[in-house]
Amino acid sequence: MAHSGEALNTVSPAGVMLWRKIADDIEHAIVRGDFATGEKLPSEQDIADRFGVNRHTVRRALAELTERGLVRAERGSGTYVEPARISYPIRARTRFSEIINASGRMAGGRLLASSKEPAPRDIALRLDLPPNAMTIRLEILRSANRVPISLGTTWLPADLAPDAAKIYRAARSVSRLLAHIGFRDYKRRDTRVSAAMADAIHAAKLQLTPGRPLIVVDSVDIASDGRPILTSHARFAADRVELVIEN
Amino acid sequence: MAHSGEALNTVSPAGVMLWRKIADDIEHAIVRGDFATGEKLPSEQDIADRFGVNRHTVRRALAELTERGLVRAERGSGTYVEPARISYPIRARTRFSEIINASGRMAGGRLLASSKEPAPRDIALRLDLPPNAMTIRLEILRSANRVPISLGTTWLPADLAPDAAKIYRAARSVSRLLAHIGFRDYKRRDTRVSAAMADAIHAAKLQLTPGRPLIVVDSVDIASDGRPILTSHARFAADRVELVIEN
DNA sequence: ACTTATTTGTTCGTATGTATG
DNA sequence: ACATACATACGAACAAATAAG
Repeated sequence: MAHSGEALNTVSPAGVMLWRKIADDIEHAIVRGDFATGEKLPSEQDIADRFGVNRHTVRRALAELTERGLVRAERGSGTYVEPARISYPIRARTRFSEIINASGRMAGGRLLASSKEPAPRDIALRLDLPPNAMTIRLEILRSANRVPISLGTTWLPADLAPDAAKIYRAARSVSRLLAHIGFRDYKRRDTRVSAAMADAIHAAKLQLTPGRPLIVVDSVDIASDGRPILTSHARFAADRVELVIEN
Repeated sequence: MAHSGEALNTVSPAGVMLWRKIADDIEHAIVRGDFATGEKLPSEQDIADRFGVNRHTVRRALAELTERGLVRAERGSGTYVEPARISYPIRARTRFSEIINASGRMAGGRLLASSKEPAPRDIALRLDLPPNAMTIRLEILRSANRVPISLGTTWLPADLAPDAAKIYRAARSVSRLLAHIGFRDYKRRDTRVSAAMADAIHAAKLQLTPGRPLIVVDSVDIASDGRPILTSHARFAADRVELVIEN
């Protein structure tokens, strides 16, 4: 609550969509920095009074901003400014650590589990392996500035790196793991994106409320000779990330 | 229930992850066509008996397939094979009708609402317009084979096509609308992807259960000279579509 | 309208094997 | 060697929704 006062005190000129004007003004106040991340907005009634409108109109405006992820309303408490979502570009060279570091945050990766096991049907297909070929499976929780971002399972052919888990633990990054076993210029072949709701287990690991939306990303990475060397199935907290595809 | 019988009757060889073997076998039976889309699988107890395992083990396998969207369980009724998700490629030339038609389905688009209004803050930014410049807003429900796929709002600068709604109604496609006003080779500049839950209103329009996941796609299209001519905010039913990004 | 059987969902308990310290 | 924790798998019972008569 650094400031307060006139932040939202703008006159409403035009004659179209009152709630939109108000939404725009609140958004402007937020991006301008009048309200810090996590800070509580004035109450709906306060805002309504300042604009000289009914509280319903303010609620319509806040609903717009809520849907766009700028604010979050807590019943009985207030409306809070949400942290800006991290832009996560999907490119041929997509590496978590680089992306997070480039955004000025600290990338983290924690190996939750690992195993050596025969490839499930779909994974064998993706990696272009014979059915039941052995793979290394790594389950990794990734974070930015200690905030969980994604929960992913990564598979790679076992013959490429039988001790992948150990290497990962030392390297603390999949790209460094791959570099260590000789793949320095691997690249993304394709990325498939869907969405799901967080169940209790995923929510706990990602420090989310169950039911919050997840972006589900399935990807295949290939070596320079085109051979698939890695595939992953990851769930991103949609509240904290947005994928960006540039053409 | 065209078939039945031996479809799931496979022996379990290896000694690793029983439920995974079963999941793989069921998946195989589905992709092989032993069970048609919408068809009911045998009951959990039936499957358990055939494999000679506990029902919990079958449930673990079905949970895997449920999460991957291959089947859907209905309490008291049964477990059903889900329709395959439509692959929706995100490329420089991304046009809904072409994509759906190329998949062998019939593309549909219904204009739910339209208006001429000053651009909201974020839309003005995307279209590189001065604040409050007039835009045409089109709200469109798109479908494939009569099944709702996405619910989107499209904005374009009003000076480009003051009668965009009328043209759309005749052309029944945004790409044909743009072609009609002289933009034949527009292309996608960027695409931002997030996720959300369907609220009651969106769910009703998309014929979904409220709470189901949506893929939220924000995009900007540019003319050949690089000028933004169209931006859209669309929600895709994640149960019915997956986005594909190829590199 | 009511009953009964079927089917998925949930919660106990038990046993076993495998890591971890 | 031992204790602890964890995941897999089995078993039994019951709740809740659905379908059938």
